[in-house]
Amino acid sequence: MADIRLSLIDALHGALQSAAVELPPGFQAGLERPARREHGDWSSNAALVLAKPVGCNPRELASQLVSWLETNRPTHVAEVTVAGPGFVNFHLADSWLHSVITDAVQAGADSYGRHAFGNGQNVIVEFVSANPTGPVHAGHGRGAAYGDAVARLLERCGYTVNREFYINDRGTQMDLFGASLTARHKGQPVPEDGYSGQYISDWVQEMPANTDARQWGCQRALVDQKQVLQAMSVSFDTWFSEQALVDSGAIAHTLEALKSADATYEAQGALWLRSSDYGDDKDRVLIKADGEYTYLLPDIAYHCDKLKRVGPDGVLINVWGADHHGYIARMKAALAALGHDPSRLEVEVTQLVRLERDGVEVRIAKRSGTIVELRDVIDEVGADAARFTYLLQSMDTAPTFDLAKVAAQVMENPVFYVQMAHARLCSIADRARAAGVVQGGTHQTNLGLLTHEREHEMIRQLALFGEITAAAAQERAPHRVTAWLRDFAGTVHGFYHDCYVVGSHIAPELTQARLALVDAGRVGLAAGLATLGVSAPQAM
RNA sequence: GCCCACGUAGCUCAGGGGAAAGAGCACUUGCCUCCGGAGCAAGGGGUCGCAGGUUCGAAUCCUGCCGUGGGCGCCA
Repeated sequence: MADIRLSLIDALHGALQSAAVELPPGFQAGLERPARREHGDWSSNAALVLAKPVGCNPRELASQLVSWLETNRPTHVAEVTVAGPGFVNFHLADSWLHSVITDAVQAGADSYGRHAFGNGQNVIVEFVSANPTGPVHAGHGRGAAYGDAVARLLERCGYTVNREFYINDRGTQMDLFGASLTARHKGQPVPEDGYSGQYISDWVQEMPANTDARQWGCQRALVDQKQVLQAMSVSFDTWFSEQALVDSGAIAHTLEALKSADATYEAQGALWLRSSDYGDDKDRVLIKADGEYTYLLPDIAYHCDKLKRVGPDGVLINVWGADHHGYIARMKAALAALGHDPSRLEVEVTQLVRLERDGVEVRIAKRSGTIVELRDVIDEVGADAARFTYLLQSMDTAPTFDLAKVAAQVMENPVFYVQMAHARLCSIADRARAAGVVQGGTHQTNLGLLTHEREHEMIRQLALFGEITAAAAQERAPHRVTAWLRDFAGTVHGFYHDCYVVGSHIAPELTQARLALVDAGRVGLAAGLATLGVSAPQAM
């Protein structure tokens, strides 16, 4: 699929050369989409940017560029104009619109919007990593939807992705969890700071009498977590056990490496990491005075292990909640102290979801009784709506979901609007088949019959998809796809409303052309939904 | 006090150096002989938190302030 932008940029550079403009070092002609239709399909600010260094009037320079471009038009360019303070605007011909349809139909939903720039680079995306001390809650759902969508986007852009879940199956929290199960099993009150949720009482009923409560509880929690995540179509390639890492001797190994890098010291009976030498606010304890590891030490060993597994050219992406933000500096400091390039660890921080029920905040407290389980959210609104809703907005915003409203507003959820657009296009194709229409290939179809403004809008919107997937992957921002889907679904509904495809009053050639557009639209919607992990139903 | 994110329409949010500020919901008003009305169209509604600065150009970048959320453990 030829990228129209590349040919336009080439043409711009050609025009600049012919105008004998000396380009500042590193100059790249900028190309953007104008907000207004009359400003064409693509617009360049090159004349505005260069006017000052070159020392000439921006409009004059733009005129020079335009006159060259008008006599040397790249493929699909119908007209080049000067506008405003000195923009160079490209207006594309209908032939370009037709190529958009052909590209989409030929690619199909699996391949459409794919890119190769990932170049097979290894990426480990670690997300959720909820403690195995209970069910995943509604807050984890956002990280689950986000991490999986980022992974899907990276895959679509040519990266080799591994989804990983880190299991904190040892340490203080696990001891407390085990003690809580044991106490509840004997009908005793749970220890102070123990776990007291309803699920503890429920699980204890299944627990055999003479078993290691800690270990049994961990397995019980993992089974529960996997099941719920699976219900949301989130699955992991690797479930990485902290206990297994500790058992392998990796901690001692990491400790030795830190010591020989002179990155540790002893004070007040504890062993400290000189993290402040590597950009952290203060030094951090690795081994407490009582001899126990802090959370940090195994986690450093874990990240070293991940770096080894991802290979020298690979990168790590961690999805952390905002409550772990303060942790980034010390982890990067530790990696730097060990001689790793800290930029190989990328931490995506997601702001925390706030939950309300009828306007009253519900705290998601780990050990208190008021847990809103992810399972309940999925049961209430369905996996598709849950995922789409979690990905509706940027991870930098802290959304408030009112559970009562989420349940009540299912029909208003944008996911249905988007899925409905897909189902409608499918129903048109079904209807055509039922009416005995035999669809020809796009190359034998006269796409020039697509002259309705609705049709053109839909094609232009579809043409953005490739840029959207690339940007969404690079910015780790799946909500860009969500936003595009809503916009595109809007143009599809408009087309559906105004442009009948099958019927006695529609010329057979027009039916053919519109069916091609219908196919292209289905590809775009299905591909977009696929990158979010949301289904594209044929009928609703 | 320090660190991070956010503050855009009544509400939920896109946009994140370019030309006249965008969507959904809500509200008002039209549109079903016709591919699914879970739809389409039109309308009202904005000092883009405040104040400076950088720039040919700022909602967008920088600084300060105000407000909101999160963090600042020998918890994880």
